[in-house]
Amino acid sequence: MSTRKDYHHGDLRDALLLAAEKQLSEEGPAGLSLRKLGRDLGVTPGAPYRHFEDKDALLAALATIGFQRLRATMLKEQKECVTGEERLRSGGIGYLKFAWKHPELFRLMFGWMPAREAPELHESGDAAFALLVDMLRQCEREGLLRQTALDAGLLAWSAVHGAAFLMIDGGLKLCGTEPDPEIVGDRVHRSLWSGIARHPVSVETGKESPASAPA
Amino acid sequence: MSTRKDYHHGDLRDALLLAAEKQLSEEGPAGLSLRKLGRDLGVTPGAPYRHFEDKDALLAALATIGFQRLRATMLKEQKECVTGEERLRSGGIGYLKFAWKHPELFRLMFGWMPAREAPELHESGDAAFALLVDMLRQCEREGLLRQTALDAGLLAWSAVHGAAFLMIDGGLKLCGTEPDPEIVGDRVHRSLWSGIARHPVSVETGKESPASAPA
DNA sequence: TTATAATGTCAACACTGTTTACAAAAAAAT
DNA sequence: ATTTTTTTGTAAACAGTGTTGACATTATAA
Repeated sequence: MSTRKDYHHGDLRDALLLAAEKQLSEEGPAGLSLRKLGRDLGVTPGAPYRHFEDKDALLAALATIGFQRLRATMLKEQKECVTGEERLRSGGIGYLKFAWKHPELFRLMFGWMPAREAPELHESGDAAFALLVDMLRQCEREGLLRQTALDAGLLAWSAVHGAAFLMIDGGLKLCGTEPDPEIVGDRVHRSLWSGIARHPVSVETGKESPASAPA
Repeated sequence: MSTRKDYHHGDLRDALLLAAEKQLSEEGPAGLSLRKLGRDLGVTPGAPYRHFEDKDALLAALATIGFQRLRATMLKEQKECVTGEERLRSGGIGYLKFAWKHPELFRLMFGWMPAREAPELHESGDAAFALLVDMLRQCEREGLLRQTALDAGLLAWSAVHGAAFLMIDGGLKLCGTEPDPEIVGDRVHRSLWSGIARHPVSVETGKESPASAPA
């Protein structure tokens, strides 16, 4: 939207965010310096402080953008899905695609979320989660779940979130899986959907459900 | 073990690690400064460099200790378990307990693992994962799994790892769950074990398995 | 045109990680 | 026991950082 491309620099705030994201993805969070950002943009060290109260504020803004993009990626991925299960599967793959494409940003989002208050950060984070709950509510409406949407949501989010971290941290090599979002997402979805136990078990009692007891 | 309590300071290396962990847990990774550590221990800024090549090296050592403790916590938690399923459940709860008790250290462990090479870091990390695989192999031997140990391991680790992050980042409030390791672990285990789909589905084909099709 | 607010410069402060040359103490070698 | 060597810590310095305050400049509004 960028309603102001005037003033001294033109649009420093956005330029800072853009450069910051680039620097973050190229050199990690340690190599992200406000002074360096200013230098690259041809501006003095004090200038960024007219747009961000703090270095943390800059990072919080970056994380906020990240959450919005995460949500957008999930939405785009599930654009043509109809079934709740399809949406869940595709949404998860979108989640993994985002983490795989922006690993440092992803880590920033979940490593700083609690530190800074930053209301807009929490809003965008909650919005991303609301999308997941939506997907599961649809599954619930379609009678696909054997538990509540929130119960299933806990496992679904945990699984996809954990898989994302394992992917970007290289932990998947230990599982004998290619770190490809489509492949991992598909595998996680299938296991998640059907459970890992050979004989289905009642969620409430923990006992085998009689319907599928072996011969 | 601490075979050397002599020299100038006594045992600076261990003292540094101890103080670093305290500082990390109290003020987060941003407030962790080598100079401040030295100051607190009554030692000059250059001293730590006799024990750690780098600040990153100090952090890597810290993370290594973290992995060893993580493994120990899981082992302790499943000490009296016999069934593979019980071990899996308790191991997961141990994982969550560790993350809940040392959130900053936990984040450090999985936010720096890939950055620094640090062979000992990878060793300790792999050792922790090997424990999980062990648990699933036992499940496999007992005929409890409907898929390979590695397949199940991917989901199991993802789920517990993700749940840990959600706990320490406050994401669980959105799931309507208390952030208690035992409760979360139990819920995740049950969903994980039995799947979230109402009608069990073949892992290979994705079609409903005939054994439990509804009337 | 003038007043005002927004934006950027400049110079400084306190702090950090890190290196270098040096001193002291402990361990090893004689 | 004395000398040599290695380990450990000190001292002083360098470059770089986040951050602040007083000032200049420019765009916006009156």
